Amino acid sequence: MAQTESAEKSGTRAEMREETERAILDAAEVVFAEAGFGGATMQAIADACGLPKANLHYYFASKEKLYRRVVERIFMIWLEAADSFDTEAEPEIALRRYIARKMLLSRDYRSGSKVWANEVMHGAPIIQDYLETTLQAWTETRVAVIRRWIAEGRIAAIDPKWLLYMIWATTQHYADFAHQVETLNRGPLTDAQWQDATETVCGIVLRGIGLDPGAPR
Amino acid sequence: MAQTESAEKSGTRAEMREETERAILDAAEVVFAEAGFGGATMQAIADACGLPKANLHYYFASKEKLYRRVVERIFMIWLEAADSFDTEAEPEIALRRYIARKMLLSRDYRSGSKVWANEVMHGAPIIQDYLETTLQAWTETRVAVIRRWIAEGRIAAIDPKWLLYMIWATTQHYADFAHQVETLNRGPLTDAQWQDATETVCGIVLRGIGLDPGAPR
DNA sequence: AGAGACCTTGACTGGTTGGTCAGGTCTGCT
DNA sequence: AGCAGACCTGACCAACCAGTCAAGGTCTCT
Repeated sequence: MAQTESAEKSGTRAEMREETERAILDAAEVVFAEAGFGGATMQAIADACGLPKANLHYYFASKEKLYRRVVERIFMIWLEAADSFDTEAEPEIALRRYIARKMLLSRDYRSGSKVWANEVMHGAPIIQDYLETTLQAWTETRVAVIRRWIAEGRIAAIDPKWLLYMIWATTQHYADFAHQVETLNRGPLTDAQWQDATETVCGIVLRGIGLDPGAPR
Repeated sequence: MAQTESAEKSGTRAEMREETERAILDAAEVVFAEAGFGGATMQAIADACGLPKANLHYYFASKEKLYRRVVERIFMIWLEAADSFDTEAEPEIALRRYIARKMLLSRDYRSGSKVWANEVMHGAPIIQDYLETTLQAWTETRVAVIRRWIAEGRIAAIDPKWLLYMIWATTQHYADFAHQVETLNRGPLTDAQWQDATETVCGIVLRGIGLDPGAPR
C-alpha cells in the first residue's frame, strides 16, 4: 500500500516523486491560504494530503522551504497570465484580455492569490527579490506601453501605475476577499455573475481612461 | 514607577485603564498586521508597547479576545468612513468623497486595513456576524442608492456590487499591498502621489460609469 | 535473487507559546 | 494613618509544533 498512492497509477520513480510533491504543494497552498504562514501547521498540511508529517520533511526540508516553493509556483502562474497583456495589441484589446485573464485566475486559483496577498501584506519576507527584479521589470515594460498610448493620444493622460494597481486590486479582490463577496452575495458567484463582473470591470476601466469599451464579449 | 506610564500624565483610574488598553490595542494592531493572527505572539505585542506579557492578560483575557477587539475597532473606523458615502448627495460628489476618504484611511490606518484583510481572507472566523449584519445592511442601502441613480439615468446601468467592490479593492490596495506599491515606487508615495492616485481613481471610476469627473478637487 | 538506493512512518525531542498565579505595589477613600 | 481594591509582574506550566531519527518496507538494476 505504501509506495503507490491511493488512486494514482504508479509511473516511473521521478514521476511519482513529482506527483507526491505536487500533492503536498497543493495541500500546502490551501492550508497556507486559510491560516497564513504562522497559523499553518505541518500536521494540517500532512492531513490535507493524507500523508504522515514526516513525509513532508522528506520532500521539503523545512516549513519555510515548502512555503517558498508554494509562493514561487503562484508567482509563475501570475507571470504567465501577465503575458496576456499584449504589448503589441490595441489598448482596448490588450486591457480587456488582461483583465479577463486576471478575473479567471481569481476564480480558479483562489488559494494561490491569497497566499500571494498574505506574503506581500506581511512585507514579502520570502519573495522580496522577485518584487525587485521580475515584477519590477514586467511593470516597467507595461508602464512604457501605456505611456506610449498616452503620448499617441489614444487614452487619457494618467499615471500608468495607478491604472495597473486598479486592475490588480479589483481582479484580485474577487479571490482574496471571496469570503466577503460570497457573504454579501449570499452564495458563490454564478457563471453569469463572473461574466457580468468581468464585463463591468472592463467597461469601467476602458471608459475610465477614455476608450470606447465597444461590444461586450 | 509601575502604575504611571512613562510619559503620560496620570489621570483618573478609568482614564489610565483606557489609555493602557489603547496602547495595547495599538501595538497589537501593528503586530497582527505584520505577522497575522497565527504568526503574532503575545510577547511581541508586549514588547511593542513596553509592558510585561502578563499585563496583556490582565487587560485582555486571551489572545483571541484581544484580536477580536482589534478587529472590531477597525470595523468601527471603517464604518464611520462609510458614512461619507452620502446617500443624499449627487453621484459625483458622493462617490468622490467616499473614494477620497477611503484613500485617506489606507494612508493613515495601514495596519488596520491589513488586519481586516487578513481576517476576511482567512474566512472571517471572528467577525462573520459583522459581515452578515452590519456590512450587509450598509451595502444594501448603498446598492439601493446606486440603483436609483441608474433608474434616473444619471449613471450607466451596471450592477452596483461590482462598482462597490472596485472602490473597496482599489483603495484598500494602497494599504494592504503598500509594500509592493512602495517597492515598485522605490520608496513611499509622496503627498503629491497620494493626491494624484486619488484623483486618478476618482476620474476612472466616475468616467467609467458615465459621469463627468469635472474639475479635480 | 540479491544489493543498494529510495521511500515510509511512528515515536521522540528541544524549543516556543498562550495562559496562570502568588505575592507584591500603588491609589483613593475614610 | 490604615485599609480595600485595583494594578503589576517574574516565574512557572501544560500544550503544541517544527524538525529528527532509526527501523523497516519497496523498487530497480544487474
